[in-house]
Amino acid sequence: MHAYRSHTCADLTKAQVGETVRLAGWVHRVRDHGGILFIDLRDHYGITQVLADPDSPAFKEVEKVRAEWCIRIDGEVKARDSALVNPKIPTGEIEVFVRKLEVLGPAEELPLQVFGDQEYPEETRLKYRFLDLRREHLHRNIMLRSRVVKSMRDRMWDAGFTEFQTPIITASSPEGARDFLVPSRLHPGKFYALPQAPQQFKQLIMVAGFDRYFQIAPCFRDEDPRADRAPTDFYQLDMEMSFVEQEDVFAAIQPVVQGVFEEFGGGHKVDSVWPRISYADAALWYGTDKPDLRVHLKMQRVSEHFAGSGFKVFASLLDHQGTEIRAIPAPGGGSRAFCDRMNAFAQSEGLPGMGYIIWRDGEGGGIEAAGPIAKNIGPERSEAIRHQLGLGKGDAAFFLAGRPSEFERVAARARVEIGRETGHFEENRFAFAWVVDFPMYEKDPETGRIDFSHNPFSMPQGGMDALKGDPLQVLGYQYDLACNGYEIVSGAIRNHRPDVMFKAFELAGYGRDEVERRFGGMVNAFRYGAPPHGGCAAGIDRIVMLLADEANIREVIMFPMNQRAEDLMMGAPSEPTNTQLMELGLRVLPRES
RNA sequence: GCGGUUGUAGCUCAGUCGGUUAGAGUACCGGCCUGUCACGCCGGGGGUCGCGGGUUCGAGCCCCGUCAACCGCGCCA
Repeated sequence: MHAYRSHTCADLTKAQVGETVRLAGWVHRVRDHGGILFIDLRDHYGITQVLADPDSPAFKEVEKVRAEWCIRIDGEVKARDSALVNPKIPTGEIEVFVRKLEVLGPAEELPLQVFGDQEYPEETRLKYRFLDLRREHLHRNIMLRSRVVKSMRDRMWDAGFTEFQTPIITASSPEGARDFLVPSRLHPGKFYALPQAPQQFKQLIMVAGFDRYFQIAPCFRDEDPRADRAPTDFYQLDMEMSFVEQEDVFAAIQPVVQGVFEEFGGGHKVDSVWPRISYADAALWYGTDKPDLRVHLKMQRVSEHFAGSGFKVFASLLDHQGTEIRAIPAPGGGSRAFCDRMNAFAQSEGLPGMGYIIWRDGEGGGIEAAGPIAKNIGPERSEAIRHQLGLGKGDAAFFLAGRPSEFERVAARARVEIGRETGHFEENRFAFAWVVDFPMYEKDPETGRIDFSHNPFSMPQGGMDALKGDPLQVLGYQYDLACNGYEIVSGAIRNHRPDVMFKAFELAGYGRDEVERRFGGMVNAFRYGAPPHGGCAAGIDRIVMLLADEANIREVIMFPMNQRAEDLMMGAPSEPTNTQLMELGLRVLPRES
């Protein structure tokens, strides 16, 4: 017989009754009745009840085992009486009478219990991740992730893409986030960087003629984390294609993403028509470039109704350049308590407030606009607003005023909150949209400098000609896929023309020399017959997060960092030894305090 | 870097208006129990109330500072 097991803890059924079997696993639960003792034995596959009584030669040893000891037992499969069957587990019709016990790994008192669904502080869970991973919830999430990755890989191969690995230790690409640097021993004083994405490599793969590439790629960024953003490293389904336009990339990636959501989405509705929304419209309607389209409400501009009105706060605001008034309609939100709650929400997010109008029964059966704003602007303007927003009795509208860049973030969250609370929200749906036509450049409001707003490697719409006009009007062939309020795919048609690229960088204030120095490898390659190409990358962690219905990305990562980018289990980061520093020619400066 | 929330037994939490020896569940140790599947019953050990200072006759509770964790902002092409 095998040294550790003849079956897994999910294998045994009535068919094996009478057989002598060997099982190995963890002690999930002990129920000691004195004269008879039950253990739920658990492994990756399932749970089997094993038992012993004084007739067993192993009884005295079995009495000593505790939760989460790793053990091996030999015993006899017995059928349970019909009254004793446990319908909750697949092996519930049988049990194993223990005749021999070997303790493979005893356990000390546990910092967190594997049994049950007690919640534990994240610090404990991260330090003892190996225990947390034994628990059903995380175990299931990680298995889901594994299957999602396999499904993506299969779908990409089936679509004619081939998988290549690109370097992990490489050159810094200072255009994006902060790099993780790796000191070079052979070249003291010089550093490698970990790639923020395989961006330049995948473009070089296209220049090299491989046509359709993909990779399940780790990406490294030294930025502060968020609930939906892991610090240090995360995984993307990275892909690139030659001889394509934007719609070709969409047509290639949609079946993969949609297919994965259909396969693992737990029966939730998965949109099959993905609208294209311009960046400008997304900002106007939703206040964000990753809208949650499960909420149908759209913001609208209502500035004209306030210009010259009696509501001086808004009217005078409009005198300043770049300001406007937006309204979020709230059908069915016409209660004072609700409106005050939403206003308090806006204030808690740092805005002065979010004014509102409520429409209710008026005298003589008409509709009357209520609230301080309605009083100040008068019934005609209120009525015009109501018409524009298509609202009626029992409805409300919320108003945000100022520079859009300053209120849109809060407006976006308020829109979702209002939609949820008023029932204009579809639960159990994955709602997708391509956000397209991102501006290539933006102006820093403080310095007035023009810089890239997103990916500098994107092809500007209109090519070289477009770059000769106003930079702020130039749009890029660049796109994000939004799903339920998360950005899950991002990509672009690349700029494969060195002349156009130099011009594009010039507009952002980067000279030819600097471009050569920073991106010389790629630019040089474009001089030797670069094909038009484009692609995208899908965030695997976020996709699994959505599929597992988790709000925190750490719930779908096997060994995540904490909020301060520390690995509490492995003790990273840690101090190097003096020998290591010597070899690298480095000295650590004391921290200023 | 900034803001919010939290911090009491190994773990999850309660702790009233500032008032006697800081409690419960669970885990752990001991005893009893032959059909449980969150087994049950009895007993026991276990506390720097995050840390430091202050107010007070008296602080887990009030005040100041500080540390840590999480969430958000900045940041993230």
